[in-house]
Amino acid sequence: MKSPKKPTKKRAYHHGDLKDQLVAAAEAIILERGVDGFTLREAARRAGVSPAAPAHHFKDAKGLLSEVALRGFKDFGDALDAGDKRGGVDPQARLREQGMAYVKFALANPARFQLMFRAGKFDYAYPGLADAGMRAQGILARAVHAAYGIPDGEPLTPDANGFLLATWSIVHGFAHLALGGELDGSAQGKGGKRAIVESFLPLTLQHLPVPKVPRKP
Amino acid sequence: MKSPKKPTKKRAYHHGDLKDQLVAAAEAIILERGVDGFTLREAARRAGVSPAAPAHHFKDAKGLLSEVALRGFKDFGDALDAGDKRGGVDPQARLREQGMAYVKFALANPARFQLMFRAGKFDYAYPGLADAGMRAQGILARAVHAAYGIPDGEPLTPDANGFLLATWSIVHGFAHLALGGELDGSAQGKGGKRAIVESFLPLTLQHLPVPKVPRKP
DNA sequence: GCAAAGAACTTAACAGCGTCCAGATAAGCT
DNA sequence: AGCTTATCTGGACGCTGTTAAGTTCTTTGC
Repeated sequence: MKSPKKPTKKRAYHHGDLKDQLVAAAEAIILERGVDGFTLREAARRAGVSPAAPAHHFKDAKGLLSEVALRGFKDFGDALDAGDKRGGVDPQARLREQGMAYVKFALANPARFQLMFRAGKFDYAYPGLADAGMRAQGILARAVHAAYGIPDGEPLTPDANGFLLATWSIVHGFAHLALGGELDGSAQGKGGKRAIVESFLPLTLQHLPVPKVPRKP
Repeated sequence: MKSPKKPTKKRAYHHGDLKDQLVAAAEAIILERGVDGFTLREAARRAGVSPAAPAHHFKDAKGLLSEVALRGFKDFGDALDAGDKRGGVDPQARLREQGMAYVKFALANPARFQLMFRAGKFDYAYPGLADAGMRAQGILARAVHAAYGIPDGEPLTPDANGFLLATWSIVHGFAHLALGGELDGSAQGKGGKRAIVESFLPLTLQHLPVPKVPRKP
């Protein structure tokens, strides 16, 4: 559907690779001015093109942001996967490492993360986006399945579902509070932003929920 | 066109109570179109005044939203307080009830809640806002102090602080995920929105962290 | 009792935004 | 070569927040 002609010299069009440059510009703008500070015209300006040029690569402003979110979700999934593997065979360790990876990704990629969880700023129907989002969610779900000794295909028990939600909520909430600056007050005088991830985060994850059911129901 | 208003004791100026009507309009708009869908002009339009009229009551658009957030934080604090009292003398029960109140408020007041935790949409320096925000935070902190047997004035131990953050994160994260529609997938076929608060929430709060220190030495 | 003061509001304007449209330009295809 | 198609420009439209200057009405001072 794109250009299956000659991938050898793909850049030599008119401008080069405007699409990628627009994505890069968008991420930079969000980083500097926040998600709400993003404007399509500014992205075009930074790429050196007219305000109408992006329309040839993205349906509209939401389209560009959708592409940014998509790439974010892919990397996010990779980070969670890496954390999961780091946890080895112990479900508890897998969950802990995933939690660390979850929050660390959020703090290391504030622009993307804030966009990714801002429904309305992008189209969930953008090609590939729903898949990437569900993949990330599935990584956590699989670890919960393992923790409760439930085969991957089967549905979770109510309690296991509550456990999943609690775990998800705690890491998501922590990331959200940290990015929102809600924790800055407590972190003041204790090392600031660094203290949040190095001190507060481990201390918080120590209180991650524990599965209420041994491996055998 | 001139609607008969009830000025009661206050003077019925030109329009009446434009300030309150602007606040009401703002809340309605946020409810209908989301926080990002709010525009100052639309609020003025609904109040039946020109786009420049709000400037006489609020410094700018952020000023109006600050007033909305302020009223939200006040009610939020009241809700948390009520939950705390509902918990009686048992710190665990107090925390559980506060958690329920926290999420229920968010789901019952989605417009306000989403605004309240959207730094950048309002001025934190708006008169009374910081106080109202800290009051709400303090309610949770006091229950944690009680759970760990630490006098109210003294600082929390590192573990107690982690416990506070974990508790806050879990309810905040749940509210955020629920409002973002992130839970709709799982809730489908199980009762939708109602299932979230009636089924998922209690199940999740069952996994609230437990203080790692016995209350009395 | 009446004019001065000032609060509440309007009208008009400005710059910036997203998006649509008609044209220009350059690259690839036959 | 000619033709087609992708890419980008320039201008326009209606929307936004905010400011400046002018108008209408309420309150206050004398």
